[in-house]
Amino acid sequence: MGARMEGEAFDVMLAGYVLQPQRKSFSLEALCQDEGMNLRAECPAETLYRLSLVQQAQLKGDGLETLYKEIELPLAMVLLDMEREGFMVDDSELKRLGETFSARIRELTDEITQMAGVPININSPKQLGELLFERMGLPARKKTSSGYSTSAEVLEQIADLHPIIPLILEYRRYAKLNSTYIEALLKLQSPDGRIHTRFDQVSTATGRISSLEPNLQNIPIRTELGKEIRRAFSARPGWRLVDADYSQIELRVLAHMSHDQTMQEAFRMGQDIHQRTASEVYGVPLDEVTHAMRSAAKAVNFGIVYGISDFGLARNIGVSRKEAGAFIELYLNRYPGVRAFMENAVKLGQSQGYVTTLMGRRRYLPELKSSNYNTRSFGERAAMNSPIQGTAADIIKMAMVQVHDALKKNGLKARLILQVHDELIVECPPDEVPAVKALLVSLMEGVMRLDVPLKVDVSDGVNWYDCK
DNA sequence: TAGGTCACG
DNA sequence: ACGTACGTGACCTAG
Repeated sequence: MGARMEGEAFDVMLAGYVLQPQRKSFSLEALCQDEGMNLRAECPAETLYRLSLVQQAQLKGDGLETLYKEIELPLAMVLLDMEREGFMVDDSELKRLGETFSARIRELTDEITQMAGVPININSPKQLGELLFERMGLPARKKTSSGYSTSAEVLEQIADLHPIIPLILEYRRYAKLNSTYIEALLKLQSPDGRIHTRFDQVSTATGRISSLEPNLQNIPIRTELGKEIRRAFSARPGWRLVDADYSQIELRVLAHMSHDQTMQEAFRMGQDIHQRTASEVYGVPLDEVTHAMRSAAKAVNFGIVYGISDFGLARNIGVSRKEAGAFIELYLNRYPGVRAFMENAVKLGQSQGYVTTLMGRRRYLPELKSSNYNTRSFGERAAMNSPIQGTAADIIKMAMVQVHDALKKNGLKARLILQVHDELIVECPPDEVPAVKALLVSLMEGVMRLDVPLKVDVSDGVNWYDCK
């Protein structure tokens, strides 16, 4: 036995993730297999120790020691504390909402059944497709591998053709909310009245964390109806929630990494980035940007972060592929640094086999070498998106470690309870709210010095809905 | 278990 | 001519 305790933690799963974030399994067996280590020949402790030595050398060789040691390892303890804290859920509020949702679902089921003429399972895309596109003869706009698509996108296109369509769309909205956010959350509430999600630190290719059982990173907010769910996520009696979110973090990261002078100027001047983009692309002064122009520019900004394609943008904003392509071209001419960044990301991905974030986090992209157009295109978009999404993840992870530490050191009762990619939620006594807000803003904004300022918006309330 | 669908950033 | 916007997790049905 050569293993010795040195009083220092080493986590082979986290090291494995930093070395190869896209791998499917982080079991000891899988990690060892990659290193050509023989599991059966040694006892588990010695296996771990030998694996850790190999990984330490690789971390050093790949310049990933800081990412592993200063970010991922300390973050694990922060996430553990957050899981243990949990988020208080008002089950009577959930049940009240559930009653109104269920009542509406029953009404819609009756109306839809009546119009259909026969009872069908509305939850079955197969049955729904047969009803709409065969028996009722409505036009099928899209196919899936198994039949007709009945997605909301498709149904919205034919909503005017038959009164059953809007009812199905409404049914889907209520059914989703009820099954995923009322019934499932009630089942997962612990005896302490709180929901304890689990954070998965090794599940994404980009460096983000994920949340599961339940996923608290996808609680509805985009529609008024869905947003009601957030009223049930509350602070404990007498306490408050403080919510801090990074404003436009991915575009700020892009402005920094691309060195684009125009985009940087927009952020330094505190401008509305979508308005500025519209002004650039349409060639009009800022104050002459219309709502429609800003809206289109916003879609292009999103598209850029996702790894733009004329096809994707066209589909998203409903213009022709040609028009979308012209729009993108105009955008890249106005933001030449962004064009160079995107081209360089793909080139680097091809030559190195991976792309990196500001902290050196890697994403390997074997797809870039594929002879299949779709696979290769996917690799190109990922090459453009991963450095941006991953750097934003690096930034909030560092902020989380600092916030967790600062709350403890300042003797506050405040506790970090949730992270939603660009947002942190803290629960605290009311008298701590001002201090907690100041601490969150200063640590989150100051965690990394970029060529553009990082901006954080904070709010507080007795529940998540009121934090706006 | 896979596919379709839909919730979030 | 081709055809996908990036990253996740959960619920439901069907085989």
